[in-house]
Amino acid sequence: MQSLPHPIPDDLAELIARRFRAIGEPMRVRILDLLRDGELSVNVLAEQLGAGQQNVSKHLSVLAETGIVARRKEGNHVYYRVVDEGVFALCEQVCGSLQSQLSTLAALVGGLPT
Amino acid sequence: MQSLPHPIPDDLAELIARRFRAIGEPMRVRILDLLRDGELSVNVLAEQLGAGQQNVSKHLSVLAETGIVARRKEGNHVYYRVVDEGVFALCEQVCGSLQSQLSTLAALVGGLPT
DNA sequence: CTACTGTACAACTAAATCGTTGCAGAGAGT
DNA sequence: ACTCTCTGCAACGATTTAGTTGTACAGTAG
Repeated sequence: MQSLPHPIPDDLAELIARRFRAIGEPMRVRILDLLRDGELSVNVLAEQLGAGQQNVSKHLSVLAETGIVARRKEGNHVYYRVVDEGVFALCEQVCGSLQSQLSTLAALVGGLPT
Repeated sequence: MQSLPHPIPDDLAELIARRFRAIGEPMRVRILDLLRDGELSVNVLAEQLGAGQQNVSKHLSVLAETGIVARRKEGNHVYYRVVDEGVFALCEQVCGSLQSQLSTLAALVGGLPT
């Protein structure tokens, strides 16, 4: 079913970690969220994020190098889109974990002895 | 279906990024892999990883703070186990993405024009 | 051709992070 | 009580990374 070899070879661990690190940045998470509806140009992204163009461009480079997004140049603008749809599944999975953690905590607070 | 609000609030982006960053480290990926079969003590982990005990302990702290693993103390040893089984799903998802990337590249190489 | 817009690259500063070293505390055995 | 093992905390140096600033290049408009 799952093809993960069991002592994970170091190279694979490195690859996996690299991908997680690519998403492990608030700005990049927000970029991916904005790209959920479709491709956007750098300046629109920067505007919506309230961040500098160069900064956004750099983050997009990181995501592009990892193969999560792709660029398409048209005239004066460059449009980025998500090519690895799996990232959305990742985010939802993480949100699920966060929610169960929170509900566990909530249950603890609710069930406090006097 | 998916409960992600659409402009993601900054706080949530921060939380999601934090979790990804927690797994975005080769050593921690390997630790999680070793913990797949069940709980292990710090010294056993350090031994299997070929890393220093303090180093492993620190990485375990990061994973514990994020709520991915939990500690259980028994006598002289401390055993760690994975409490958020979702991380395995995350890793498999990432591996799937890596594989499709590789196969795409392989297809490109194979389809090279003379 | 010149001016303007949109984007990426390079250099710099500041901050976060990894790994190591040294030390302190807890538990088990003699 | 003394010692040994296992573990976590604090501090240090070295590497990495984020964000800003300046600049260069491509495409568009006048």
